[in-house]
Amino acid sequence: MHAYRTHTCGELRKKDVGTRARLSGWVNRRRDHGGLIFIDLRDHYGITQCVVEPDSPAFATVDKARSEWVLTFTGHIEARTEDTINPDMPTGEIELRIDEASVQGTASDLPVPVFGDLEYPEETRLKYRFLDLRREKLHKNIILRSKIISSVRRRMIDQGFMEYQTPILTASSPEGARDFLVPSRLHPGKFYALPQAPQQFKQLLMVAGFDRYFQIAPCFRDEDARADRSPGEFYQLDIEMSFVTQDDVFAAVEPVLHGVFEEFAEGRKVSPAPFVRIPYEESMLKYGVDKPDLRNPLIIADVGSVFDREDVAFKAFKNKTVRAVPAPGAASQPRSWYDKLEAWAKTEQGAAGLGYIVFEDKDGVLTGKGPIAKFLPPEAQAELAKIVGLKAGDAVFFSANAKKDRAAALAGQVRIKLGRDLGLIDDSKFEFCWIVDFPMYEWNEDEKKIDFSHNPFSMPQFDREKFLALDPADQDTILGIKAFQYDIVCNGIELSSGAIRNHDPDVMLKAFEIAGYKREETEVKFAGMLNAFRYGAPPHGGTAPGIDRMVMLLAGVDNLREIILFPMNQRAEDLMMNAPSEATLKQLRELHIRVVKPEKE
RNA sequence: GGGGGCGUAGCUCAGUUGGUUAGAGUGACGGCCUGUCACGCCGUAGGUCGCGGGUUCGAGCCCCGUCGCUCCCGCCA
Repeated sequence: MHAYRTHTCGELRKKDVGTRARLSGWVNRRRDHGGLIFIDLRDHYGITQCVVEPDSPAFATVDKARSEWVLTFTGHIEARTEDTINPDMPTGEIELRIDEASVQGTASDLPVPVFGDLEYPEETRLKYRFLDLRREKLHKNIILRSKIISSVRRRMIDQGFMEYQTPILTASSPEGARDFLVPSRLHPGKFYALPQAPQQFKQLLMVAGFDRYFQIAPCFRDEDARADRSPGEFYQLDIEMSFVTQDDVFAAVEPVLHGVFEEFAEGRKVSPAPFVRIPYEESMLKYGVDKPDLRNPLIIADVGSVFDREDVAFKAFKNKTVRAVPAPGAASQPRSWYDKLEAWAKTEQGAAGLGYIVFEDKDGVLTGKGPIAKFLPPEAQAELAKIVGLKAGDAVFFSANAKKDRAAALAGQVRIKLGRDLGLIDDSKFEFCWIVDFPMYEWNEDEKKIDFSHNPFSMPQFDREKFLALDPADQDTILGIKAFQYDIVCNGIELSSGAIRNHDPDVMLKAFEIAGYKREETEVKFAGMLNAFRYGAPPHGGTAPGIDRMVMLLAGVDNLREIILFPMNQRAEDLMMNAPSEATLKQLRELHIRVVKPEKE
């Protein structure tokens, strides 16, 4: 007989009755009836009830066992009597009658109990992560993560992609997030950087002729955390393809994402491929964000024209961008509901206010009520109702601002809040869409200059010769240029960002020049890539869906720590391993590093 | 860097207008219990009320500061 087990704790069934079996696992739960002791023994695969009576030679050992001790039990599998069968357990028809027991490991009092699903403080859970990981929910989430990643790999390989590894110790990337730096021992004063993404490497792979690349790639960015953004490190399904148009990339990625989501949806609906494509500008108008949650049925409308009518005298909205968010059925809400929303808009969104009109049926005529309704004569109210699509019993909220972007953004936040507060979001669905035609550049108000709005490596949607001839002073034209740049969004979460890349060195130099980088500067910063593009570069493009966010969506959790094995806390500390920690003097000396701590005030 | 929320037993939480010895449930430990599966019953231990200062005859409660956790903004090509 094997030293530790003949079966796992999840596999014994009625057909095994009479078998002599050996099980090893943790004490999930102990029930002591004086003479009779039940132990639920748990391993990765399941739980099996084991029972011992005082006449067994194993009784003394079992009697002293406590929660989470690791034990090995040997005995015969017996059928449970009709009235003691537990239909809630896969192994509930049988039990193991213990006649040999040995202790493989004892356990101290538990700071986090494994049995049960009581909430525990995040700090304790992180410090004792190995205990937390034994708990049913987290254990299940991590298994789900593994299965999702396997499925992704299989689907990518089936589509002719190959997985390649790219360096972890590499060069600092000149754009984007803050880098993690690694000091070089051999080169005093010089540093490697951890990759923010394998962006340049995957493009170089295309230049090297590998055609269809993917990698479950670790990415490192030294930026502050959020609930859906790990501090420091995360994983992307990094993808790049040669000789492709935007549509080819979509056609390659859609079946993978759709397939994976269908596979793990467990009854939830997944929007069919091809996914809806929404131009950036349309998304900003209708949803007020570039990552719309399409489960939310509300559509924002531009109603500036209504407030600019000569018969409308509401000065606060004149000559401004005014966006309207419908609130179907909200007429029945009490005044306090509207007051609360306005307070939310002012405090949390920094809005000047949040105007609204409630529409009711008055003798067959749709009539507006509320603080600003009186500024709109019946004709203007009718026009408003028509544009927004309002009926009696609905309300409408207004977001007005001299700056178009600000008006759109507040409307977007109002739309999200109304969708939630009015219970309009069906959480049994996964709604995918592509956001396309992102602007290539944007105006940086602080520095009064033109910036890349997203990925500086994207190909502009502009005639090559005309692009090369652009005068940086021609701001209107430049700010109107779109890029072959696209995002995948699911349920209001940005899953990935991608682009058809700029593989033309002249266009690239020009693109950076427009964003304020001198040609010589670009030549130095992107020497590797520019140089490669001068030796025959294929047109190429790709994208990089976030693995962690995919798993979050499929696991139905709203925090990354529920789907990552050993996460750091919000301050980027690993409480279990004590990272970061100080280096020894010897280590620092070898690295030619001297620590200068910030002065405390 | 900024803003919000939270901080009372290992854990989840209660604690009245500032007033006697700070409670409950759960977990731990001990006892009883031969069919439980959130077993049951009885008992015991367990507290710097995050920390420091202040107001007061008296502070878990009020004030100031500070620390920790968390969520958000900035940031994340």
